[in-house]
Amino acid sequence: MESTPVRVRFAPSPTGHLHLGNVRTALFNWLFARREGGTFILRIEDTDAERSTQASVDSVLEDLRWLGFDWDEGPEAGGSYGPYRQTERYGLYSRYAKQLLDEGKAYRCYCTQEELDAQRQAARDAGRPFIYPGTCRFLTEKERQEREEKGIKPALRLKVQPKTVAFRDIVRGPVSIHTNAFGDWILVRPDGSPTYNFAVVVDDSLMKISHVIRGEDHLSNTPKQILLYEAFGFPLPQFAHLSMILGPDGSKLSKRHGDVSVDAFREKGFLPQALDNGLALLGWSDPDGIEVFDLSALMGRFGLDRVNKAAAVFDAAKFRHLNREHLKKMSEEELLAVTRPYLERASRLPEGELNPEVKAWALSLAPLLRERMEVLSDAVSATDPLFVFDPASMDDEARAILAEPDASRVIKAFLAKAKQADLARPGAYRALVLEIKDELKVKGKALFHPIRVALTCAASGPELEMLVPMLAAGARLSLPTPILGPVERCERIFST
RNA sequence: GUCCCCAUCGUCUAGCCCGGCCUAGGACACCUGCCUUUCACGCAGGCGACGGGGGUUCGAAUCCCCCUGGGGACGCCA
Repeated sequence: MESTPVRVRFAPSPTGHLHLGNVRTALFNWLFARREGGTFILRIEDTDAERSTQASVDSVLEDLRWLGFDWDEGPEAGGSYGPYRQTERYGLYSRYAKQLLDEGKAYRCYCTQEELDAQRQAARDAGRPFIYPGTCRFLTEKERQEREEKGIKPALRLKVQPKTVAFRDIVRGPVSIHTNAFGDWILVRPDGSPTYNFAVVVDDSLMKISHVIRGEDHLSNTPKQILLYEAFGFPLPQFAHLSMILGPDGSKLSKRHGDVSVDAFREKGFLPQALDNGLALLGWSDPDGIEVFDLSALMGRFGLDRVNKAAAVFDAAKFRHLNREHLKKMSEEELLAVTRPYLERASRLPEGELNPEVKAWALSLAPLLRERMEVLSDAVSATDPLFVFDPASMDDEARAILAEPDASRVIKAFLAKAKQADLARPGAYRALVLEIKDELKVKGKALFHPIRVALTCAASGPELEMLVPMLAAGARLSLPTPILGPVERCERIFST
């Protein structure tokens, strides 16, 4: 429409870790800002003194950065509409509160929380919705004075006229709600702190927010806020309410569905680009049906016009699949970099700078990893065939293979030749097996199965032509968990 | 309970705004087959949906109404 510059904001409350629902909101805001060449603002809504912590602020910033979102204005970025923490904006709120009071658009309410709780309970028992009856709205000056003298600290309420508030939501279309669904709501608490709906409007207006993109759980707050915009004479932003992300049981995604914090997903080994990708697909779809994107590709295609109205159920399997897709696109170096923390923790790679031999060997693990990982933590099980060798825990299938008629002949022959050869050399293993085939006249399963079991204690696993060189080369390295070479493995099998 | 929002395969969705091209397309998951010394990967197939009822129309997944179902909000939380 007009040429108002696009300014959007993500406004988390720092009361814990960022969770997937919030992240989706952050993502859509960020994508929209970047796509439109607008400004992305981060604002910390820390008015809940009880639950807000600095540690949480830090983790939120860290999570956002990890996910690839940068903010143009906000904590650590500055900007000319600050401060960007609500607790630092209290002066602003009281100024605007006073304005409403002076203009007669708001009034002091002396009802105590206990009184209101009782009324709320009574209404509930009667099966009626509780709406503040406006008790204090028509207090005479004398009555007011009495309460002041009793030392009752008043809250500030907005005078709300009965009417229908209608607006057009970018994703939902026309929405209308009657004001008697909420009545005269509280702007400022007796202790002088602003309520959410009040602070949001003041902040969004002062920060010149053009599009308010947030979760659908805020849809019913919107009319309250619109009334305030009107009371102040502030221009209305455009609203876009994103549908909820649901858990498998169909209710709003929350801790009840397990740990859904970004943190937990990072820990499990999800890549930020996969998380961004999956979240984008929860409610948005590409016009050409493309499903695998990194952040910048997403940015090039995103639009609010293709956001779905229906709620979406979070499906971890789809996220794992996307993670795999992103893993497949990584170079050996990148793969090593992202899996290293997991391999180090499992004592499979040394910490710190890797010497050239170890580094080269670690890079050679890439094909093995790429083929057997969905999430980064799978790097450990993917490298089990290299690091774990335990004849005692062999399963029945493997034992049966060793009991085959030709098994020990084959292994014996393999062992003899392996001692003479350098199995770390590409092709050496293959040549060696071919020789055995000719000499012993054993082929196929009778040939390969015993060798596999002797080398890995398992009936199935990675291709031996790929595995054996890794084993042989790895055995020469000094690793936190030493690798047993092919020869040693065969010898162990015989000694058990 | 009241108000608001929503409703296509098990899940994410395309299609819906501008009815016919839809015997409803894709992806994930699942199943089968192929590839392979095995597993995994990969490849090829398969299973599988317009919640119900009324309209409107020559024609409805698409438009309207009702019902049902689901979700959200009803806080001096954000």
